[in-house]
Amino acid sequence: MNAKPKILIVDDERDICEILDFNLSNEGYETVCAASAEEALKKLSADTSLILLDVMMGGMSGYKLAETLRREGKQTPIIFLTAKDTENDMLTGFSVGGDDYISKPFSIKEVIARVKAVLKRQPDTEAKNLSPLQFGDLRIDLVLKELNIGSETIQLTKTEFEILALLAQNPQRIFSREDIIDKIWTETPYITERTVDVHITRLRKKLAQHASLISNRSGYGYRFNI
Amino acid sequence: MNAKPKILIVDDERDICEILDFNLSNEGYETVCAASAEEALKKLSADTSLILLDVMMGGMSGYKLAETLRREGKQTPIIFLTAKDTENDMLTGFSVGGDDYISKPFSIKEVIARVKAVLKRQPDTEAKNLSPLQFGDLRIDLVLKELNIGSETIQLTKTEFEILALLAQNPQRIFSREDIIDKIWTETPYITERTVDVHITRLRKKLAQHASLISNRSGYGYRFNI
DNA sequence: CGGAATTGTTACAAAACGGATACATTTCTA
DNA sequence: TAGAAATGTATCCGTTTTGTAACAATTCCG
Repeated sequence: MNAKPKILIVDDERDICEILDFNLSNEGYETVCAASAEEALKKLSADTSLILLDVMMGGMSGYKLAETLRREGKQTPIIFLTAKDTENDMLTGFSVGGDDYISKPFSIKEVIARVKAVLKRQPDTEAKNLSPLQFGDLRIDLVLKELNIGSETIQLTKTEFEILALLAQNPQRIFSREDIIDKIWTETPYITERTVDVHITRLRKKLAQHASLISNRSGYGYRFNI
Repeated sequence: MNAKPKILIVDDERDICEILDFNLSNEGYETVCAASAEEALKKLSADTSLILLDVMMGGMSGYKLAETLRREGKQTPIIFLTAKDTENDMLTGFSVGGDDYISKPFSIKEVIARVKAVLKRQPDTEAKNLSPLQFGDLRIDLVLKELNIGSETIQLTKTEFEILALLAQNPQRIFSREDIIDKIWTETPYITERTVDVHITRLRKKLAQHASLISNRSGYGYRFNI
């Protein structure tokens, strides 16, 4: 249950990655390395506890990656790494929102200290909004990823469940296909909008008598009606 | 639920946009970026709570944009960003109705603090954007995209709803057909002005007993009367 | 008042939209 | 590894929405 915190190290300088990897592993953390923001996106998982993120990288910058993650609602803490000479006034006030900021060259001791500090102030993200959603005899369990109608358990695929969860957690609110794609296909952004329709169709079929819970506003998108 | 104030960031330096975008998103604001005054005009919407506006830009300057907006009656608060730090500039900024003024280079903390301050002294904005517009027994929910008369939900098409929303958010103000086309048909450049008339007719029909809320000033355009 | 300009209304064809299905591809699983 | 499940796209098809033209009604303004 209480496994080692997983730290994702993102830096395009392989030496830096290796040094951090070695030292943090040595401290008892589980580590994953990525040489680019793109790779980091792929390697980031739900159980990642912290990201050590180089700001200056070829391809997508560290900021851009961080922005992408926050946009997707990912709250994983981030410690930014930046070369001292590129740091400027505009960046100094950055440490907002629980994140941190370390200038290169840094000492390993410093990094470890900051990592510990960030992880310590990270509250349990569990058990917040995890009670099942209930709409009549329809129950959506966000923890078990299970949909029940009455006493029957409906078998939903991952995509179907996530779309349903997204809509049902915000009843009445209209989600455009783009909204849905952004939220569900976080790692595979190039998805045709009509694909959403297909999943909605499949979802409705499985929702059977409750199919009308998911309705469409022409030109706007889909929504979940209480 | 989605109480995020929307901030429009206007700067032709991509780095600045990116940094502001990221940090303000991180603070929980919804952000929209524009690389020019012209783009900003397009991206400005009724639910924009605040504009961060660079003064020095290619094309239309920030001041010019601000003037344009104020002349149109837009009261959206503006924080000017400028590299120049002279009293003259500061005066100009305020004279066109800007709410605050930040000199580059600025710290992110400072920007966030000013943004919060401006939004705080603008308590209406949040409620106005989120809570439905109410006129007697007529209710326009801009989030749910729903029109209610009494307890009845009126089915409006997207175009009808957007026209109604535009007019109702600015009661008494007259919108020319061109104004309306510019705001509603942002993607489709060439639309006959008479098309607006037809949508107004359809809207009035659905508004039924409230049809007279939308009136016409011959030669000028349409408006929403409280 | 009377002609001209402007606006309101209706009808209709074109376009857009959404639901469903078929199918190829990828992923999972036994 | 073979079969099953899941996924993404293309496409068909009925429905809704949209844009325009034509004509009626109203307003403007001398």
